[in-house]
Amino acid sequence: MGPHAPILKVAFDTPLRQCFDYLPPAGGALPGPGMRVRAPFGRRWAIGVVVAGAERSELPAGRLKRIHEVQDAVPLWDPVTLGLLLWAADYYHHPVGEVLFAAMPAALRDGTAALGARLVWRLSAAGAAALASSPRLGPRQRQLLELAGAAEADAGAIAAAGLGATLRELARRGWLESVERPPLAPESGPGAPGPVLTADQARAFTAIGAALGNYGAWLLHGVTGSGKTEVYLRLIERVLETGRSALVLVPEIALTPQLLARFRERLPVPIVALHSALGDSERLAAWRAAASGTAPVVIGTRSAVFTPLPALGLVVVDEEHDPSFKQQDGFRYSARDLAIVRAQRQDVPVVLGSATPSLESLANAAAGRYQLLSLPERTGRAGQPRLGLVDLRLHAARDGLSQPALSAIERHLGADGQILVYLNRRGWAPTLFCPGCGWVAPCAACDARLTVHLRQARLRCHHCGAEEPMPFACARCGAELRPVGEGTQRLEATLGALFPAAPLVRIDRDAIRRRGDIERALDSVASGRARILLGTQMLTKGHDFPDVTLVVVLNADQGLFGADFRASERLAQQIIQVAGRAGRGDRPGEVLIQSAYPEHPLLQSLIAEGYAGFARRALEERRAAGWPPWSRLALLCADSPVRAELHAFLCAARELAPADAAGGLRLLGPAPAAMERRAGRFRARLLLEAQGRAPLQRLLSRWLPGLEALRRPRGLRWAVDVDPLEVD
DNA sequence: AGCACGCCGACT
DNA sequence: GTCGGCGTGCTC
Repeated sequence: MGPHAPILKVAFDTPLRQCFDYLPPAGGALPGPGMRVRAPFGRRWAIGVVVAGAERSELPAGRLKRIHEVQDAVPLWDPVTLGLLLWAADYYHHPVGEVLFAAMPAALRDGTAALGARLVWRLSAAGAAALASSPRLGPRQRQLLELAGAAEADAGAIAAAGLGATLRELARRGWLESVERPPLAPESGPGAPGPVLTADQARAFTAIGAALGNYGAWLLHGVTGSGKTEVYLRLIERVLETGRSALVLVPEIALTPQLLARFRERLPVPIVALHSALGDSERLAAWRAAASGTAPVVIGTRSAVFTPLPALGLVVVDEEHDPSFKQQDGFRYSARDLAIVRAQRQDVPVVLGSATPSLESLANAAAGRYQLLSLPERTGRAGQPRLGLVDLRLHAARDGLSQPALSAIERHLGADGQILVYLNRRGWAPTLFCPGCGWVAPCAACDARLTVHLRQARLRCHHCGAEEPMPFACARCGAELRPVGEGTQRLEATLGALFPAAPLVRIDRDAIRRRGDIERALDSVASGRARILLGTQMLTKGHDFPDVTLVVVLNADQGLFGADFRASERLAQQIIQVAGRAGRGDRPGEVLIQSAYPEHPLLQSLIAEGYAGFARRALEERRAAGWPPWSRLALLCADSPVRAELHAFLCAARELAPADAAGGLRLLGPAPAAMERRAGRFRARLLLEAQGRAPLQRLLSRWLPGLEALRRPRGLRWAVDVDPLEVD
């Protein structure tokens, strides 16, 4: 931007795919790109972000308004990160204002936050009186009042103690008052030395370490337990020594206190963790620490890819195959893909790590775009777990468990091993069924069945969250209703009855609801109190269970015949990930996969050739079918309460698409989504397929302005999903 | 998204 | 007589 640019392009938090031209503020310095400004916008005042300056505007001078004030002395993002955000808005065809506002801490969106400050709460006079006169106080209210009375209580600490709701109530009553204090510097760890690297770890570390300072993408394919984290830690140490910072992205559930503790112990610098459980003020403090360089290591989930970091020297994406890196609504970006773009723009290396790399990344490695590094051995004494299939046609399952599985559980319990049972289905049973007339309890708002939660005597829809009391007799014929199929709750009861001497811990979204639950559960496993662990995918993400010697995978068949082209990749990743939990200590592990289709090629290749073999076959299948990574996709997703309007809209959208056969462009649909109705809305999509990025991008750029202008029936919403994870 | 303008039904 | 339903149009 020129120093005297008379026009500033400003983005606002609206779904409009454009910037707005403004005159600079009357006095003071010209705001630069990435700074927030307050300006008149329509009939209101709004906070915007300066995106660029310009010499002139297309608009007549009379229509230009003037920026009223500048909110920031320095830009919110460093130039590379701001450039990444603008690139992402363009690539994902999402309104730039929404992108920028989604990428800043919520506390900065209204423009009022005092940037350097930290909010603390203390007892007010009214609060002290209330505490002394002791009216009817709940235990939490008393706890918080005493906490704030003893010393100023940090807003983050209050939230961490699970007292956030109590705080809001007491603040409302005026018993607690807030004060601003300067931010605390995040604590530094001691910088403990790490273990001696294995030969493979050393090779990976040396290769990437020698290339620090320039862009390069590395795919670190390391089996579970091979010590990928140690490689990351060594590289980060090296980067820190050169005065640069590191950004580590992890899947949503993997950012556990254990992982954080390990980073904090090893790295002698302040580390900031960014995850969904942070409150607004905690997040702001973390952001400031990262942006100011106070904390040169940021470890966070998806949205952390937009954290400003001065002198970024390394980007790591752990478990790069994990679907949680793709945001599924609103601004539908892939944090993994943006991490690569960020590393390119910053000219630093990016390391993608996984025991089960995505097929895209494997294809990129095969094409020479990424360099492949393998860690094929586990660091401990345990070898690879032995995978075995149980044919459910030969061995009838009782309550989901076949006889061979039961025998194996008994055997391993007898040998003092721990057991992990994996069932990717919450609740007691997925169906409530009437044996009299065949009725099945449906969700009123979705094309789905209600799941039985027997303990609570409720029926719940896992798609829209609807809940109702569980009926015991059929409303149509009066017969007694029966829960059919297995969920983790029922399996918990079954295993408890079959192995009464083996304490059991269940890990799923219903059992793990509050802060601290997961730590308690993992601790009971680590200490050996729990003998059987039972759970959903939550189990497969990043936790180590060194004493688990047997893993049983129930219901693997769900993913075998999935509608989506990525279903088999997902299933293979889940099986290998959960299998990787077995035998990480000294003892080798055994994995039993129950299936009614043991001859299925996916299962056969996984067992015979491991993940790499499966991946080779799966990539060949994708090539034959023309799916990614051999083509590029985008979806136009729409939903509406009225099915006919939805269809009409998508047909009109299709008509509007510029005819362009170049680049192998194809437009498919409209087609209803696999679950056509969800939460009371009908869902359908158009699928765009192309041979490469460029033609797809060209088409979207020419198409979307027309779509914007299209008349949109009330209640109909649409969105573009570039590089969708699911197309069903 | 907000926010205002504008034109038709059941109520203080 | 008006409060309020949501259709439509605009935001530099």
